[in-house]
Amino acid sequence: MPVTDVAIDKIKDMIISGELAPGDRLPKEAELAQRLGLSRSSLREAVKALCLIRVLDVRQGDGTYVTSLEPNLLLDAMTFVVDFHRDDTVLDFLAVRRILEPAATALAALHMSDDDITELGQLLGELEDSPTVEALVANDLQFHRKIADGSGNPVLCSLLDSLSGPTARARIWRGLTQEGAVAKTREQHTAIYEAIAAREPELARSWATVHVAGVEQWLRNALGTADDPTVPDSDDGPAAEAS
Amino acid sequence: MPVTDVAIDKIKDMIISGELAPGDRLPKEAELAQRLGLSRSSLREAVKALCLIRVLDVRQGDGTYVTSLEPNLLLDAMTFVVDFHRDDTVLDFLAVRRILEPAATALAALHMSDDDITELGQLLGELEDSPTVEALVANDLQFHRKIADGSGNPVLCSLLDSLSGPTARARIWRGLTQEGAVAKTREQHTAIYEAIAAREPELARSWATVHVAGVEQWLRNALGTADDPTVPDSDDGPAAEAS
DNA sequence: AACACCGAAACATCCGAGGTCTGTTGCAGG
DNA sequence: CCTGCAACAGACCTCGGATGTTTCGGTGTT
Repeated sequence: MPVTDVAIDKIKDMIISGELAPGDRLPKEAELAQRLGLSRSSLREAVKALCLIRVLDVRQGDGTYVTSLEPNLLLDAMTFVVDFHRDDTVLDFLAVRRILEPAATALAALHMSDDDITELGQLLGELEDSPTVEALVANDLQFHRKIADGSGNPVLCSLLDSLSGPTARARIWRGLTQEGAVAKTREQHTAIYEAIAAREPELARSWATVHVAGVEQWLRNALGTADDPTVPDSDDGPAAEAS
Repeated sequence: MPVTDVAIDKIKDMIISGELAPGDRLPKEAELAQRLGLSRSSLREAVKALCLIRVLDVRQGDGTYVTSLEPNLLLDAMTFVVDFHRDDTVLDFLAVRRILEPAATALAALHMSDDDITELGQLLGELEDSPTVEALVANDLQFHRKIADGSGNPVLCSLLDSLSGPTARARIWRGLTQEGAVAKTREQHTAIYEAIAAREPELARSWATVHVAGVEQWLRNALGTADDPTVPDSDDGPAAEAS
């Protein structure tokens, strides 16, 4: 195994073992390099890699620090990974989102504070009557982010955030090509908001399912892969509990 | 922004734009460095970082290649990230898994091939009557991996795989400290298998929910955080569909 | 045809010399 | 005594070259 990879594991172990706690500062390059038994160049490669996944944070002129290691920060790096996937796998991501989003929405209906629900409502009102597609999608992202945050589970929130990225592009496309999409999105958002405000988790879950499924259905047709009859059936299963 | 970070983005763009396709070979270090306008050292840092997240694959003596970029490969890198989280956030990961696992199990009941179901059954039989805790957990991981794979969604499968890592440790701990855990796990696995074999998605979903919830409940108690009455209530919501 | 050897190509690692940024220290002025 | 500016030291940033290792493919022998 290359020495750089060894160094990555060593640093990882130092953090996991507790020798380096979140926020701690690493020894200076030269010192750490000697301690791990490699050159500064190789060590820098290791540090750079750990930087990309937000484990380390280097500040020029100051030093290298361990980040907070909070789930939202680390899962956030997943967005970078998701960016590499294109149309052919977007449906798979969307399918996962369709599982998580309703669950998050239901949890939000139970856990969200009254203040946060008020802010959620304001978000809906901020949108103009005839918004641009870009504004609508941006508002949509904020809306769902606030709900995910309201679930009280940071891991769930970050995961949904990462999954929303690739579908955002699809939605913009949808907004540009499908007539009633804008109005329908607004209606569904309002319904989700009202269900959360009424503290009705199952109703909120159902509306969220309908909402995501709408995007999924449209994308499936748009991609011309709507020839699998078993998938819609299976996906209606979770929604059935809404009754 | 450091030149290395710029290089990372440049390479990323080259891949996303299609200039570099999966499996393609990158120009040699010196050449690419000149083209991106930086030194080999800095370029190597960028390449190393992209290697960590499995976007690039460097083979000494041969060249640097773009990986297949398949979801399972890229999401697999998330395991590395998840490793950094400890007890305090394991419950959050488990909560997400509790959402995904039942959904994946239901999908598996619909999509899994008969051959795969047969293999799933064999997996259950491979276990000795009184297995070690380690063997049981290893078998458990294989069991759930096969089900996740049977869902037909590679993203879902990889995600569950990554989430299973940290809970595996917890389960070993559980097996060592809780008496009936081993027997209970076997019963639930058998029930899940039978539900899948019978092509009963809702039944499979419910058993999966019960299964994961068992681990969650135990862990919550073990960590001494079982003092939040709202959480169990909310979590029973999705499980209610079992009736 | 199969095998062993050899050389070119490409990455791995290291080194040392500037460059740039940041936080701190010390001095002068109010 | 407090404030503001300037110089300094520490730490990371970037570079380019030299040397070691590994792999691939061509060549010659058996």
